Amino acid sequence: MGSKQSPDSRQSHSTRQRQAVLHSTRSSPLFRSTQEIHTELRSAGESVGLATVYRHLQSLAGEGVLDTLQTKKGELLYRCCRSDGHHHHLVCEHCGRTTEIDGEEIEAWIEQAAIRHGYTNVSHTFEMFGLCDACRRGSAKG
Amino acid sequence: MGSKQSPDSRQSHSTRQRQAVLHSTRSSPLFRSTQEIHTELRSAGESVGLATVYRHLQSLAGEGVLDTLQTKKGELLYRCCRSDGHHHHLVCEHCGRTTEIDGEEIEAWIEQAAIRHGYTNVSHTFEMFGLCDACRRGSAKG
DNA sequence: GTTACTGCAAAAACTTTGCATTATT
DNA sequence: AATAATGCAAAGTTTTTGCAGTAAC
Repeated sequence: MGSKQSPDSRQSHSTRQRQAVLHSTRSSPLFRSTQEIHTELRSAGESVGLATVYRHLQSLAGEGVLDTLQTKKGELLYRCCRSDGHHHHLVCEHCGRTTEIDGEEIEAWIEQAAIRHGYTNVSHTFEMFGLCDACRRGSAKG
Repeated sequence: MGSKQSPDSRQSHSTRQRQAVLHSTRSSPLFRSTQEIHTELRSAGESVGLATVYRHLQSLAGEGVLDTLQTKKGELLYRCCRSDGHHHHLVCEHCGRTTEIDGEEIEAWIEQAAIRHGYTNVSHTFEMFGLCDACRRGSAKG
């Protein structure tokens, strides 16, 4: 179970653009959209095409080099992977800071629930959003 | 905690179009996209504009009348609510059938995890995808 | 009669694709 | 030199918006 086929990762040459994209994701602890990363690269003086950024982010995510996160509105965001195993994110909606959460308990729960309902080959999406401690203190609430 | 402000739900008049949209979501056990629902309505002879379907689905979801589900690729799907409380979905990727899962355990786990990391006002996204029993039997696997 | 909804079509936002050019191995 | 990546711009998708007309209360 769970044998991952090698994703179709073209884009394996080590080009300046690929390095730039990778470096950009490593330079920020936040998950960011393709467009944001592209803008950042341009601002930093890197000349990279938007399509190229799209291609590399997809490729890198497919290879497991980057983590992806889907916002509630459906945007796909990218960030460098911090850990190997399967994990989830606790994202501060105010500052964007992310805490990785080991999902063992949840995985077990999911497995149970799936079996109980006769499902197999189960995958899932799971993200948590909230207000981190620092932001709670900083931003007074009405 | 968790006091929901009333969403800005305009579209409160009971019009033929609103009824049609609502009826359509009730006529199918599956989560469907706005475009799919619009197409279905048109096929059924209902004259409804696409923008109107978008507006009503958003409105109804905001009011809690419809459930939403986000696919892995970011599409937002709608279906009539089956239960009041907070719950999650186990979606068959083959036939689209959905099983609602009470999320009490998971809610508790999330609460714990959030507190442990100093987060407050936590919300989450969580969906499970798999192959249901019927489809597993039906579709032979390589 | 007033207010809100509808539909169209235009616009907006985002992502993918074709192809000639350029860089990498 | 051969092969793959790049960049641009065009095309493809999906969702939102403006506004005149229409329906609901």
